[in-house]
Amino acid sequence: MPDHPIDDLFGDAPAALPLGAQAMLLRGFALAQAEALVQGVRQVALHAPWRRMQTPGGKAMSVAMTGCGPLSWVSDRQGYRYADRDPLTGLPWPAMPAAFARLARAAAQQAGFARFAPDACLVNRYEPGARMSLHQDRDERDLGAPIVSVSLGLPAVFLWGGATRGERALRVPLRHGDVVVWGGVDRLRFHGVLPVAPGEHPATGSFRINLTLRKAL
DNA sequence: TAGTACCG
DNA sequence: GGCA
Repeated sequence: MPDHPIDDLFGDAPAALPLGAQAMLLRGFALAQAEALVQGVRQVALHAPWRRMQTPGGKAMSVAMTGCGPLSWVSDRQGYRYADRDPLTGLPWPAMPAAFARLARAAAQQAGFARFAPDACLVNRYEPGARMSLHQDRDERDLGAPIVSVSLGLPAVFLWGGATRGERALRVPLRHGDVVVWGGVDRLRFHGVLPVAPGEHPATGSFRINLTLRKAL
C-alpha cells in the first residue's frame, strides 16, 4: 500500500495535486498552449542550438539543453551558473517566447505564487534513455520565486524528493501538458527524472521536452 | 553527485 | 536500490 496519499499517480487524478505544502502538480494545465510552446522551442533552438552540457566533474549529461530569456543556466567544468550569453555561440540567449512567460505566470498563480516573472527558461530535451539524477535548483539569486516545470511530448516519471538527497523520492508520472510548480518551503526539494522510455508523441516525435522557468536574478 | 560504476 |  502507498505510504503517501499520492504515491501512485498512474491512474486518473484531479487536475491539481499537492506535492507538498507549496508544491503542486497541475495536470494538463499547458495542454491548450502546447502547440505554441513546442513551436517556441523550435524557434529558440534555431538560435541557441541543442547541446549536452558537462557536469563540473566533466561527465556529459544525457539531456540536451538550450535556453532563452535574459539569462539561462549553464554547466561546464567551471561549475553551474547563469549566463547572459550562450557559450556555444557567444550571442545573447534568444528572447523568451511570450507564450512561455504567460503560461508560467498563470501556472504559478494557480499554485499560489502571485506575480511570478521568469527571466530564465532552461529547455531540456530528453531522447529515450535520457535522465536527470536527483538534484536541487539552487543557482538562482532569489530563492523566493518558484520554479515552473512544463512537460511536453513523451511521458516521464518525475522523482520528487525531500530536503536532503537521502529522503525517499516520490515517483510522479508526468504527461504531455502537465505543469509542476514548487516554491516557498519546497523550493529546494531534490528532484529528477527517470530514464525516458522509447516512444512517439504527435507533438514532439521521439522526444520529451521540458521547460523550466525560473527567476534567476 | 543536473554523473557513473559497482555491488547485492 | 544503495553505495563510493
